[in-house]
Amino acid sequence: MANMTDVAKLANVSTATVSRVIQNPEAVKEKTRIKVLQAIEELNYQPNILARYFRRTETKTILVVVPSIVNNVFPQMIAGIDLVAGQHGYKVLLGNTYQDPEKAYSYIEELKQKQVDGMILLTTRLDKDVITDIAERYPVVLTSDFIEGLNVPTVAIDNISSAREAVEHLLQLGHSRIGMITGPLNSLLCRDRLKGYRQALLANEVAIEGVLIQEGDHTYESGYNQMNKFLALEETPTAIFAANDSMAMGAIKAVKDQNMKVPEDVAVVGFDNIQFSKIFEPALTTIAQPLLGMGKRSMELLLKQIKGEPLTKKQLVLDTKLIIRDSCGYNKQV
Amino acid sequence: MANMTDVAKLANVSTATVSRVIQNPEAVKEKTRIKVLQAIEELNYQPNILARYFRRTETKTILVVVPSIVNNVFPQMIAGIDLVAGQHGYKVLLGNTYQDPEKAYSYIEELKQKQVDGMILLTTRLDKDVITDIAERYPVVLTSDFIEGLNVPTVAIDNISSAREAVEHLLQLGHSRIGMITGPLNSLLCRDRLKGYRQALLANEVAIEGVLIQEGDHTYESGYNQMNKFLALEETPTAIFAANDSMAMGAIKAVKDQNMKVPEDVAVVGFDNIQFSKIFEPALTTIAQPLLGMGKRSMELLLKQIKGEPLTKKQLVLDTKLIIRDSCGYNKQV
DNA sequence: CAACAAAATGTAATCCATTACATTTTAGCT
DNA sequence: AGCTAAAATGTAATGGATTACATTTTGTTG
Repeated sequence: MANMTDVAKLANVSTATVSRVIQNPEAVKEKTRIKVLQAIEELNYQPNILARYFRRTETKTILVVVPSIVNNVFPQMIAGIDLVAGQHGYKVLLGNTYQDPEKAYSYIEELKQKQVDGMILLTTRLDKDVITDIAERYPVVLTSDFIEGLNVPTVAIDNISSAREAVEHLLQLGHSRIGMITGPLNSLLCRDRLKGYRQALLANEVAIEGVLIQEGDHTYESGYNQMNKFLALEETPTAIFAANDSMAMGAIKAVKDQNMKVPEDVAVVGFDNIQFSKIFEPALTTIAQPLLGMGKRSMELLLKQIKGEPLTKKQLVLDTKLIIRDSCGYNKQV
Repeated sequence: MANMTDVAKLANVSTATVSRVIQNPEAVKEKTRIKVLQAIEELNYQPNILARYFRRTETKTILVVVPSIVNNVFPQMIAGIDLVAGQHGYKVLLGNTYQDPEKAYSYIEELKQKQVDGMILLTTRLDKDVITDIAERYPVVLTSDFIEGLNVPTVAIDNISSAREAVEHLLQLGHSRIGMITGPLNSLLCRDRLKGYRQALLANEVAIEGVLIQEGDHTYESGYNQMNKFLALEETPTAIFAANDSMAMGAIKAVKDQNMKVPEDVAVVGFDNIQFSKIFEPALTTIAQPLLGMGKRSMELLLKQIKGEPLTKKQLVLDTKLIIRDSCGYNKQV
């Protein structure tokens, strides 16, 4: 394989000129440029990218750390990231953590070792101090999952107000006994959705009952199980807010299995607007996150950091949207 | 940042020895090794991975080329790839093509430029000759999508016999008027599934009618639309084989919208066993592909090539499994 | 045409780990 | 002790693009 020196010799110029033709063609006189280009053509020369990376200490690669790629929301965010990354000549390295913090830390090493130019965290089971430290020294963006009181560049939605909107929708439909199936409460994101639920009830002077709050783990099965707990209550809730769509579907399934109907007997609102939520029957009323957009914004924020541009806004909060379908009976009431 | 020379000086050895301590510790006397390790510790030395990559012309990175990451099957395959890759110290670069062959070709460049050590293609809208050529010169694995008569390392399922099994299941349940909704027929994979459908009918002496074969595009909507065509026929089919689960769901929806029932009025079998196929109502009878396993095998096959080991088996065909659920009435008939 | 600024090009150091080959040390044995 | 083979370590070249700085060429203007 020909190298730059070979090209330089053939074109009768210095390697510096060859390099310039490649990196910054305007800096070279047209006559010379053509000469060099011909030599490149003739030798079928391709720059050694690895040498360039080494010399530049830059890899044009960013790392996306994600708990699991087999998931309904992450692939869409990754698609958004990839889209913007590609437009700017960056490649995307996949960092699956399999929920293991150790794994996540190992990815941070890659960042420290400059194997990647930046990192987007789509999750955070990481120590607060570690993240703060890393984010100060390297380009990092936190997406979706917030960490309280952290001054790290972040792209997220307002989980509190989104959840509040979902619950208020149920309240407006006349429900007052509303159960919630939360996600794992060790995550701030899930606590926020719970907080939104509480705020909605408080604002409407509806009492909050502990028995109407059950913690799930984001799976369909947990939705099913928690719903069964609700249905076993003496006074069952007439509406449910599930912290994600999978649990909402599980909950609906539980209702159906009791020969009851959704939305007639129990109304259900989900969260995420996963692809299947509109196919599911009844089609799910849910909160849509701008997943693709979050991915895009994250990458844009990361690029700014990589380029050393000042960040005017470190924390980006994107709008969500309540998608009204059939699972809470809105269409029938109107 | 300290480099290897600094460590060598501090430990009073040569850089060669430091390098050996890192790469091949057994080759260094214990006393020396400890000395070097202490120096590394003291200087907080981290090897410059980029320099290593450059020197070794190897990046410990592989590329997965995929038409879209927002999809029901690819993420699982990628997870399998990632799993094995991680176990062997390899990283996974994501190559989303957005269905654009141009994009795919650009990823091949990365392989040629040695930016990655190998490539797994989860799709192939690529020229046959190009793939053959590339596969001869670099480590490449084709997964899922076959190309006819190609001697490239491949991991796949037997789409023909799997489809045949699905259709035979319907035949055994007493159906003889069976429609098929295919995927895009410019893909061999989809033609194979159609071929399996034909074989099953022929083997059971059921006439093949052109009007009972409709081409969809893998989407839920196309399943819905093609099913409506079937339902508009004078003699409607009593069973449908859809080439993937999304179309199967769309087809079922169309049946329901006509106030008919699945499986009572029309039985439906899908293909893929996506996550939602068991949540969907009726739960989908479908062919399960070992997606994770295919990913794993692909990576293993790629690793062998990277290591230069001889490939005893170039073409791997993994078993599929018919998952019987509720959409074709098997459970009721028995 | 001289003089000078600007544009173009060249020189050579640099990034840093790896490794073929050379040299030294160690260990085992007579 | 002396010898040899094996083990351990060292020397120095290598990979190839980039770029600060130096030098040459070109173009402009009085």
